[in-house]
Amino acid sequence: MASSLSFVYPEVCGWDLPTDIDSTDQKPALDFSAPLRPSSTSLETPRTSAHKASLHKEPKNSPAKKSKGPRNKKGDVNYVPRPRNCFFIYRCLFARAYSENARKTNQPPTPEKVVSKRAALNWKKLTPVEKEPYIELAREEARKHAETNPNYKYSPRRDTNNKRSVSKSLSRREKVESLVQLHESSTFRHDDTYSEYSPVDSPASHTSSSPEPTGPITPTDYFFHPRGLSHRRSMSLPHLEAARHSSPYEYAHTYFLQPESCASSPGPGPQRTAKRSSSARQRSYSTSGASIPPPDTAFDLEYDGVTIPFATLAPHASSMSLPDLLSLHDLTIDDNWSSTYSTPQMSPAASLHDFGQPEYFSGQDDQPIPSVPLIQRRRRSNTAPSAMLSPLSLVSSTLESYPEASGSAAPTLIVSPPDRSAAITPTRSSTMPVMASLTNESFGFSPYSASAQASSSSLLVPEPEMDIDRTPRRADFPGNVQDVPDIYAQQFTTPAAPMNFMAGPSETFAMDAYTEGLGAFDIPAAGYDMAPFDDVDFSEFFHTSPPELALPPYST
DNA sequence: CTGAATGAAAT
DNA sequence: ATTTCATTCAG
Repeated sequence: MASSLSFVYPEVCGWDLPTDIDSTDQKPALDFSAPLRPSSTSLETPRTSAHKASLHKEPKNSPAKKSKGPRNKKGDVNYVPRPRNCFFIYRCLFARAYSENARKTNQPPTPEKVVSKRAALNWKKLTPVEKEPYIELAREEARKHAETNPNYKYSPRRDTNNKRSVSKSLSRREKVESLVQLHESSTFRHDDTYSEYSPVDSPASHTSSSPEPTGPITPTDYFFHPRGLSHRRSMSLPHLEAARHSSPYEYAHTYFLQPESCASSPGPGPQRTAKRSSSARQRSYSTSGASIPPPDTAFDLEYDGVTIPFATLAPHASSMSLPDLLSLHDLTIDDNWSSTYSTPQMSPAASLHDFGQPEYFSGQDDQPIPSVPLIQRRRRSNTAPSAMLSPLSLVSSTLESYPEASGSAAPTLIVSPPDRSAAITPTRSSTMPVMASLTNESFGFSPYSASAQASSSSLLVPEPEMDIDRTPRRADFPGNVQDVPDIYAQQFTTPAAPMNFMAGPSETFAMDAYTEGLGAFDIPAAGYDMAPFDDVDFSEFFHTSPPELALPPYST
């Protein structure tokens, strides 16, 4: 059955796929006995754009498009979509495998956004050899496409009217970052320490794999490290001294996140090691040869003469598996973990492993890498990973406008989860720039002088889900956060996933301040998609069964 | 209609 | 150099 599937364009995805064929061992949940079989539904109902267009009610695009333009309009019944490129084909398969796995394991479905991210992460880790089948698949699709549509000509309509290209208007996130930059420049321009730590350009400025808008945003990033002050791009922590006297906005009320470990962040570091990982993976079994046989050649897919090894067909597990992470840290994986599905972000053990590790990056690469916890590395991304200081640290200065809370004490909140369970409740901070658990011990300490305390805090946060574009609003908070004045240590659960949620009036308050702060800079807090938990794949954090399979231990 | 992703092909 | 658009589908 695996041979010569006649799949219908563009649904290549008519097979059951394991999420990760990579690990040929210790994959209890992987059902290798399940043959690749065509999914009848997808084969019967290929969802091409044309198909969708035909399915959709024709009056969909009532506005007359004038007479100009190629006949290949989106709404046309005979609309001919572009052939997919290799990555999009891969993504389809990846998504299919993901949903299949989720369905089998009763996991909630992963949002497509997240799937895209994961697919991209995995895609980048594939070697050229591993990518080859998909490239070939894309070629094939293109060939067929040209065959069946000889007159087809790709004719993208240049968006003349639109926002981005012409008006150069910044996205909200960019506004926020610009705001950070603006503030920092005004704050640090004549600061001694600033020049001393002047970034020039930080090594971390490279590898923005995604089409990042490069605008006026070149934030100089500062953050505190127990060993000293370091700087980095795309961080928003004000300088220690400057923070005190910055005006007109001060940092007196800034909340500081100082996690000691972070699992994810496919920033420069992770990406570097991602290369390493794939080569290691390649070593473990050669795709061309027979050093390690593929799980089952019967699962290989033949398509028009192209043979796609089973091993290549199935996407590798989500990239930042625990082994992946640990390999970053040059830590070994004990049996417990190697046989356990885990997402590092939520692994308390990973947190423990991370703790106290002096070196997180080899630094052998192109640029000298400051020894800094992984969590503090951050790529410039649409989604702000994890527990980075968010621009909230900036705009929260508007707490000043709330006299009742900005007493002379000027309390500083330090995120200090009381226990490990708190350390694996990443969802709050993933959606809210800062949600701190206010404890007696942490209250009143400056993060700058409480390094020990700061380093002892632990807040593991999923990388991909935090989006600083989303301004949490009061309405986005659970009711208890909104209304209940004193709910310390109170828990709530969402339908999506249970989690420990500890929030107090200060947190609620901070969110107001955040919104206020943004508003002060004409950055709207409304009109965007702000549902805070929409993108969060809770199943990854509160897994009993894995949404994905961990990569096998690297043979290093 | 948006977002997530990468890459092909167009301006 | 920059932008569109291939896919997917919930919000």
